[in-house]
Amino acid sequence: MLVMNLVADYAGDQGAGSSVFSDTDRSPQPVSRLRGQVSRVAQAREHVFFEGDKKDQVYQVETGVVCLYKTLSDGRRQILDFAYPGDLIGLGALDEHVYSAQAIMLTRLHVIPAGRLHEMACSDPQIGMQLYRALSQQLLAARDLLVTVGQRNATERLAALLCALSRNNERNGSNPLRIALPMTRADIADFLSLTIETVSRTFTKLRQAGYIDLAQASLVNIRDRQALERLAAGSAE
Amino acid sequence: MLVMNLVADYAGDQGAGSSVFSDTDRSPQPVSRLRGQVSRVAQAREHVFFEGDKKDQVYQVETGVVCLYKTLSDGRRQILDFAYPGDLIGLGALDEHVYSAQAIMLTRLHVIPAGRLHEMACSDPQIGMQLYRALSQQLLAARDLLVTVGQRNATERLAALLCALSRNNERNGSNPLRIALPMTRADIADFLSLTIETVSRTFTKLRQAGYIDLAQASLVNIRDRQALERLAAGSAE
DNA sequence: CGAGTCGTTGATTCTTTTCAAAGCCCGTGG
DNA sequence: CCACGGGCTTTGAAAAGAATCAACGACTCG
Repeated sequence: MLVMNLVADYAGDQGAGSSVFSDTDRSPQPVSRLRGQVSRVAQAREHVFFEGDKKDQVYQVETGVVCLYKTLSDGRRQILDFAYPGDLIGLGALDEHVYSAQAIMLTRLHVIPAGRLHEMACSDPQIGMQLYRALSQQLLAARDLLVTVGQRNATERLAALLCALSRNNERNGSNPLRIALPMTRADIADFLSLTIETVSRTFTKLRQAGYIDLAQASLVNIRDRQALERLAAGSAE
Repeated sequence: MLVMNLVADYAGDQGAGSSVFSDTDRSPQPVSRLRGQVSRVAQAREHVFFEGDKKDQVYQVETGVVCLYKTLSDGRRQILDFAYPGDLIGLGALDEHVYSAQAIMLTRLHVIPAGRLHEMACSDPQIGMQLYRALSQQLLAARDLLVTVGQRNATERLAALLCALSRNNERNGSNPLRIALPMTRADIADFLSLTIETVSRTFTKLRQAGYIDLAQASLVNIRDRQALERLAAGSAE
């Protein structure tokens, strides 16, 4: 799923829409019938599209990770979400992209022509419903992130991110205690609305508290998941 | 529309989904065919539903204003949006409400049975499409608010809110320079992720700068709209 | 008229940002 | 193979913005 269900545990939801990683085969590919044969590869840091671009295609991440973001005129950037394998990018009713999408590592994408998507959605209510579910999932994620950014402090935000990634690993069949961070500190900062320095300091703080372990900057071992979850939930520091 | 397109000017969008106020008659009611005959009245501060409630109905605001919010376990509250006449409340794929909805003034709502909505969406792609558009509009609004809360300072946030309300007035046929604020300072604070005091101080600041005029606490006259828009856009204080 | 809620203002504190510098990792090239 | 360079990360010290604590004022409703 788009990375963030930062708040509640939506573990119980039906894996609707774009929420199932495509590299697990325990669930049907939601939009398999929508995929064109066409694939596209984006290098690390290469853009898939920019805000304002004409929306001719939407994409589904096959492998890799894509970050979705908006910028203010003076350059401030807010990352809206990270799209992992299986996630749909570019959904929405407008004919222009309303955010930019940049691969943060080597990424392979399925390309879905927007026109064809629209046709199929109109003719086949099943498809329409799947898109609706995917969109509603993304809305949920956006609002969860809003709560996190709006109401939680730095420690709680980072804890929430780690918990979300851990949960995604779990769902994905990976080790929930071993979190890979393909994104840089700057990406994390712009996602959680903090600075690079605060993110770094907060990692250090969590490490010193014994909650995590940083093998490398991009590889987190969770040592006390409950503590992280308590932090993320916001019950005292 | 749900109040917030805090960032860009989506003035050019097609008034999709729930975005047209129902008390203007210059546009067709998007979901007119969905409305049950049933109406419901909510008193000021009365809840329409709570997060976690079974979703039997969705609602469309007829008159009044409803605030949608989530809370953390310790009571911190993030308002996700304010729903104005015409807006649909409770859309989404899950069968439980994922946020709480509280009327902030005397409000009349159309009640739409969730089951029937689902049926109609499946049988009639037109309806499905309208719901899709409404949802995508809400996603846009949520992400815009995220950018605002995540990247802007107090002054910019409040300016963005006033600009958004002004734009809505414009679309609605009301005076875009005369902004009614049905919500309290606490509501504004929880919407913009500030404290009551900061909101109040920021109003004062905007007033002293000559950008606005506060006839009453709940009635803003905009005196320099360009200045507000510049602030909201984030081009220097 | 009084109680209570809501809004404003002031003083202080605190978290995070900003500014600055050093360390680390990794790939490149000598 | 190791030195060098550059980007990313970490850490420290100072500054700033918003939160907190506190009190007062205004408006509303019994």
